[in-house]
Amino acid sequence: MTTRWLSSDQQRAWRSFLLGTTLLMERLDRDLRDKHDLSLPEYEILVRLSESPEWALRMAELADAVKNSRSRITHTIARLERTGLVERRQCPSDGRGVFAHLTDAGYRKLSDAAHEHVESVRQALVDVVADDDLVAIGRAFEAVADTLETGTPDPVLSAKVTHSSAEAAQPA
Amino acid sequence: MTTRWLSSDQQRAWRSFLLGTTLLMERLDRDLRDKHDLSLPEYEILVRLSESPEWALRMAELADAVKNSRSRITHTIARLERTGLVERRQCPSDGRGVFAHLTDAGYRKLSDAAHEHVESVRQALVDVVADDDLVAIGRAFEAVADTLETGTPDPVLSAKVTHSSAEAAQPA
DNA sequence: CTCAAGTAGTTGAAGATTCAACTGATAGGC
DNA sequence: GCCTATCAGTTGAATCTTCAACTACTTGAG
Repeated sequence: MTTRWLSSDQQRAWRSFLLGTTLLMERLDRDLRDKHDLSLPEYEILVRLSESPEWALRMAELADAVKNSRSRITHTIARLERTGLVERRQCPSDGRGVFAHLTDAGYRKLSDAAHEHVESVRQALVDVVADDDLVAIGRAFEAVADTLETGTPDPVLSAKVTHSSAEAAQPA
Repeated sequence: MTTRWLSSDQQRAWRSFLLGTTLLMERLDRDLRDKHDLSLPEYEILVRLSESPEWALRMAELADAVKNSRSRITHTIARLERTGLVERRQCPSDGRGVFAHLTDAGYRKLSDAAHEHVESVRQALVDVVADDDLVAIGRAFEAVADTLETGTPDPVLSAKVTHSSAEAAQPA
């Protein structure tokens, strides 16, 4: 089949998205690093742990939750353990299992960081974008996530007529 | 001032966005690596070069275009040079300057990769999302990029009434 | 002209991520 | 019970990114 390039509108939207998210993520990461000595990925790990019963999650569950490889989680948790924000605990029921457990210091660090982080998210995204557009973003990326996680688009969400599409357009 | 947490709708949208983009970028990167031995950042560099007059760009311009640090561009171009996709050329008018120049092999590699890459972008995003939502995404991240690049939101784009906002909500 | 300040790019070490190989434990099948 | 396949997590090397110097060149003030 011949390649269906993007229409120039689609192309523009895609490029804006790429640029915007790049800058957005970089900003959030930098703010966290500068003010709290946390990377964005580390922050996300602390969030997941703080939301879990007992402040603990099995390594693999944590890896899944933040979409990291298991190896990466092992390395990152090792770092967070060194700085005292997280503790490793043997799983009693499964000899192979390990829990990552948020410490009090970790919870305090997260609580501190959360204020400024949310403020960053607002300043860079939420307060800059129309309410409807934020809703659209939520809806759209929910569909994207469903598609990529299940292999097929969620049939309920994808009630979209795929009547595409223009020719024209460059390769990127 | 007391922290303005996100409303639960905003929170849900934000989390969907985080998850969706994480999976999306990972997928695009993986597809390029598996099929063309290119990372997404490398692909983006080749795209910029291919769109430039003479297929060449000064190192700093290139760094700006793809939002990489200068150091990172130096390293990445060194790698791309080793694989023969890019050449370095001294700038005649400025003794400090260096051009990164796309080679024929680089152009061929890019042309090959572009087909499947666009297909990936379609399958994972464009074809999965309502047309209006893609438009909203484009508009929204243009505003985000403007805000982050200039320090202030573009006054034209931000014709938004900032009448926020609910209480409630968790820290992330 | 000369010098100080700034710009373009590079360098190498430190830190983070990926990858493939590995250890140790569990779960079935028989 | 035992043996194999699988699962959970770790390890260390290779790769990529960041960070803080550093070199070399250009610019502009005087």
